[in-house]
Parts: sequence; C-alpha cells; structure tokens
Amino acid sequence: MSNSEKAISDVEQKCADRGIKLTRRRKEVLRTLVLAESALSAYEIAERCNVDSQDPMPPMSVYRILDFLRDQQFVHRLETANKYISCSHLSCAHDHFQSQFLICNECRKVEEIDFSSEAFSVMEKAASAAGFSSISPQLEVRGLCDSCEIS
Amino acid sequence: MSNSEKAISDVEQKCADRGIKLTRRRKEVLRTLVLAESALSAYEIAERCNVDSQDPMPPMSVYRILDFLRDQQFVHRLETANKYISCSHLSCAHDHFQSQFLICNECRKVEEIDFSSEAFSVMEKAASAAGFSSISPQLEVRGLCDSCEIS
DNA sequence: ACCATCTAAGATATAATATATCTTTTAGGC
DNA sequence: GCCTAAAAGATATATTATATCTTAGATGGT
Repeated sequence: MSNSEKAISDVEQKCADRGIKLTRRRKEVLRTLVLAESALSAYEIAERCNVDSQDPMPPMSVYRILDFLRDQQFVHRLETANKYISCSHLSCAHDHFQSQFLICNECRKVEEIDFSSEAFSVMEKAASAAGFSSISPQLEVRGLCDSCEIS
Repeated sequence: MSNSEKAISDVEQKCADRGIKLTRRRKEVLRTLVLAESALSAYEIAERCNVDSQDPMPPMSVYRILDFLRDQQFVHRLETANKYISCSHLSCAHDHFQSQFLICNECRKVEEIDFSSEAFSVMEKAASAAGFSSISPQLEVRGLCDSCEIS
C-alpha cells in the first residue's frame, strides 16, 4: 500500500475510534490533499476532485468538509497563504497540538516541523513581556527551501 | 502636536530624504492607519477615508497606496489577518527590518514587538535543520492579550 | 420494515479581499 | 507653456469565504 493510501486508511481508523464518519466526499477531499505536492486552495481542491469524476464536488462542499477535517486535525489551514494542507502526522498515534510550517516563497513547498519546546518557550517569554499569553502553537515561517536558495 | 501628527510629519520628512512624495492621498491612507485602534482591511481604510470627505477614496486606490507605503516600510500587512497596520517605528531614525506581531484572537489588538536575536536564531536553527534558509523576519503570533485573558 | 431524527451534502446567493488594465489628471523639469 | 513621468481614477474581474435554505442519506427505535 502506498504511503498515501496508508495515511487515508489510518485516518479511517481514527474516525472509527472517534465515532465519526469519513464519508466518500470527505475521503475525496482528504485524498486530494494527501496526494497534493503543495498546499491547495479550496477551489483548487474542488477542481482536482472533479478531474475524472462524475458527480462534481462543489467548492462550498469543500469548505464544509475542510472544517470537519480541520476540527479533527487531519488538515491544517495555512493562514498566511489561504491554503490547506494535509497534516503530516496522519499515521501517528500521538496527538500533536503543535504545527509549525516552513513555507518556501519561491516554489511554495511547505514543511511541517516541530519546533523544540525551547524555541517555543523563547517565543512565549517574548509574548508575555508584551502582555500576551495563550500563544497559539501554529506558526508560519517564510523563507527559501534549499533548492530555491541555490538557484 | 499629537503623536499621530508627529508620526505623519516624520514620515513626510523621511519621504523628502528619500526623494519620494507623500501625496495627499497617501497621507490620507497613512493617517487613517496611524489613527486606527486596530488593523484594518483595505476596504475599511477606504470607508474611513470617506467619512467627512468629498472626493471619495476608491478601494483600488487604497491598494495601490498600500503597496507604496509597504515598500517604504511605513505600513505592514498582517498576512494571517489580511489587514494592514501602520508601522510602530514611524518616528525612529534607524531601519528596522524585523517585525513580529502579537495578535489577540479576542479583541484583535496587535502589538509589534522585537524578538530577541536569540529567539530569532533559535527559529533559524530549526528552519535550517528542515532545509530552509533566508527566513523572513516577519512573524505573526496569535494568542490573547492580558485583558482578554482575564475575562 | 417503517418512520422519526439527525447529519451530510447540494444549491444558490452574496460578501470580502485582491489583481489587472486602461484612461485621465497632476506635478515637475525644461 | 509644453512634455514627460508618476499618481490617481475607473472599470472589470478573479479569488477566497460565509450564510442559508433545501434535499438526500444514514441511524436507531418500535
């Protein structure tokens, strides 16, 4: 089984465990994101679902389904890009509340990484000094990936 | 002179130094942002310019003017909010290439702060381990400001 | 198996944010 | 005053997103 199909069946299992349904439509959206080489907009997801498919996926359904998948942490929204990406931990057993993204400004490649807790606490300290707390663990950092840096 | 008017006249001076023009329209947009209690969308800026003004400011002009003001670092775009905010260093003599924002998820208050270079290098290290470099110094961190945290 | 109920999906309208492009006006240099 | 370049105006349209109402499908109780 491919990594992608494994991820999807792992999600299916998690849904069963949680007593929720990974319907055909939800699976279509999830699969599209798992197979995508980059983050996609909701309308791009709809388009891709509609290649080789009778029964078109309306963009509005994509939004509804993305809400569901995001609630379940199967999908993340990149706030700085207005795009969506599948979680890179679909097959992990543990919960992961952190999600830090590195986004290449050139080729739009996205890496989901885990900052050290040290890095996070440095941020929390800076925030707290400015009167902020309950800092969200989602962080989006833009830069250049190695291949784009060279060229 | 109020702080706001001082900021605007300092910008005027900087423009003169740089050989560029802070036109009446540009000043209107800048003043709106300097006076704003929070970040504003381009359309909100246009609306506010149009209160008590003959000669309406079209939203499309706001976008053009925002491009100019952002090029000059007088204004920043909050990528996670699709809104614009005046730079908090309008009256500073030094350049400031860093801009980190703390955004309150509750009341939308925004603080522009300077992370320590230590904090930044921790981030750079994590990024570099994942194959990213040339990390942008703009960072948007969401959380709760002190007053919203209490309530 | 039938119906009641609840959830998901479909359909439609419209809001909010943003870009592209072409024309007109304005400001400055000569 | 005239020419040029920059700024502003005007218009069309693309992109992202929310709201709402209706229909279909799955689930559970009897």
